[in-house]
Amino acid sequence: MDFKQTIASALAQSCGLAAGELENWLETPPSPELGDYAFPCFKLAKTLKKAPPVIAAELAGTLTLPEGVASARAEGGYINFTLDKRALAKAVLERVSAEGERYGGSDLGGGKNVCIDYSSVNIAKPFHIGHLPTTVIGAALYRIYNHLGYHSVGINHLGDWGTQFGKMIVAYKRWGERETIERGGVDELVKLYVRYHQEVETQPSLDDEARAWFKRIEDGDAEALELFDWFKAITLKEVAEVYDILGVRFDSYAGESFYNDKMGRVVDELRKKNLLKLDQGAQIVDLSEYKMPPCIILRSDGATLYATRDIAAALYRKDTYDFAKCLYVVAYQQDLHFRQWFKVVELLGYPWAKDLIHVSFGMVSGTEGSFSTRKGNMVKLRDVLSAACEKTLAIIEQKSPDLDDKETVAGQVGIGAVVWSSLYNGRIKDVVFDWDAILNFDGETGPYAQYTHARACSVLRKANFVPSGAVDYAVLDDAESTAVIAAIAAFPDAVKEAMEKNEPYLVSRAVIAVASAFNKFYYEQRIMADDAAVRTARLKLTDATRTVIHIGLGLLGIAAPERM
RNA sequence: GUCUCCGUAGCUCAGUAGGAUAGAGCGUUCGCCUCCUAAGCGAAAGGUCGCGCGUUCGAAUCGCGCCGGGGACGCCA
Repeated sequence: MDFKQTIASALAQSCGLAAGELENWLETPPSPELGDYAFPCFKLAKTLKKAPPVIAAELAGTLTLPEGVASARAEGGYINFTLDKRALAKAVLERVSAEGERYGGSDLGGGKNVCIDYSSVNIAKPFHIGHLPTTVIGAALYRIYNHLGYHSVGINHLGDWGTQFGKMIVAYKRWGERETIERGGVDELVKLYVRYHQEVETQPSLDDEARAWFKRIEDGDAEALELFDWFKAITLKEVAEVYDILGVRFDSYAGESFYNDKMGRVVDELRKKNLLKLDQGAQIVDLSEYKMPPCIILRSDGATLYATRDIAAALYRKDTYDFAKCLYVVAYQQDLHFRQWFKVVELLGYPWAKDLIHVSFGMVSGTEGSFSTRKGNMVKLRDVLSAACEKTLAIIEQKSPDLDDKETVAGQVGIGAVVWSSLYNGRIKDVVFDWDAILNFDGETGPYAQYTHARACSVLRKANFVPSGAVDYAVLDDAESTAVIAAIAAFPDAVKEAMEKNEPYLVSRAVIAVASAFNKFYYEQRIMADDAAVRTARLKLTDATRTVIHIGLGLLGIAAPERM
């Protein structure tokens, strides 16, 4: 039952405005004592030519209260609606029971595809802490869209093209050993890359060699391709291990090299539509009309660029997936780049240009400034994850020495903490990497949510709870129970808003709201009460809490252990 | 220089397409485990919402201008 809707239609009957509009005006009062919903009458003051408090009083007087609404009181310029606690508890908890793991979801998406371009690792480069946001934000959106009835298509747009692979081959042939690399993996490739950049200082001719080798890759030369594919395989193997730990999956690994033969179309279409312009030897699309620098499509030597490739990829994805939206989870540094080529797609006449969305996020830096592969000061994601697991294991040894399978739980909680760190604030915030912050398990953190979940599970286990039978919802009328119910009731809207804004943190905050309310409830009210009716109802509430936290953490990509 | 994002408590951040006395967490100080997991709960202290003008019945939220910071600005991705 949607109380907001029923209140809106009751209001509509009294004042003659459209219920849909009124529903948007309804808000949540700042404190629960005021009520569950508030209708501000200020907006009506002008048309009705009366003071807001007068309007509120009149409306409240003439209103016929819908079922489930206990009272409508005029206070200040507001009408405050208080729901019948029993009706609310029943509606919310029975909905959670009925929907189970689907709670907070819907068929809103109607099975339409949503492409999500995220993580997008670079071949022969380390997978470092800077890749965490795109990876976990993208993976969370992937699940959130699926929960809302879309079909997510996860795309890892590999950085597997460019002259750096020519450099890699040169470095490998001069100083590399196959066996060392097979053993040491990406770290060894990076060493070669760093060495190349040292040596090229004194031997500029290396760059010519590198260009030649890259040309051989482009031309499909067997030896060049073998090495190129080998570098790729080594990188992907390592990256796959991290994805496995994080529970992240992709439906496509079509990266930059995949589009190599698909860029002619971009140039052809641009030319056909007269959008290309020769400028300083390069082919560009002039965007001065839109207050942007030109988008370069072809270099003066005829080679394609980043933008060309992105446009080719967008065309391909539209053809292949017919997406309703195509998200690019990429740091805000590339803001202009996306605005430019989105505009070019629009100028090409494709109406779906509006469905291309840059989901930008802040950058990760170290306390000493930005990370750099060449400087070698970056923090590897694997190291962060293992440190988190180690710390968690130590805590478990101390707090729950009798726990079975400590290693597994330590992994779940440690990784949960790391993943959480990228999902609990708005995306746009910059992050200064800090070991203490990322390994914090107190307060509003992943482990806090996990702990609350485990706590709820523990009670249910001890009570041998079975989710059936009659429940007297009227006994859930204390402030703490009411607050938990309100938080659970708010969860579905949070998931939907998280999708609309592409902001997973809205789910994180909703989970915290449930967890925090439950912990207060847990402390103040004894769930295993002597009175059977009270006990049954509180267990029902505990079960709903468990379910919602489980769903929320699941959407974020965080495991919810039953004990910890 | 131009464009863009950001500026809320000591720190890190919320603040719902302007609304009722600005909220959390961390940190600090002080309380709470003979009872369901103390990775928890409670209390105290802490804010000219960067500054100014404007729009409005009402502005942290919208507009303009400053100040401070991040980022980007043709042949890298």
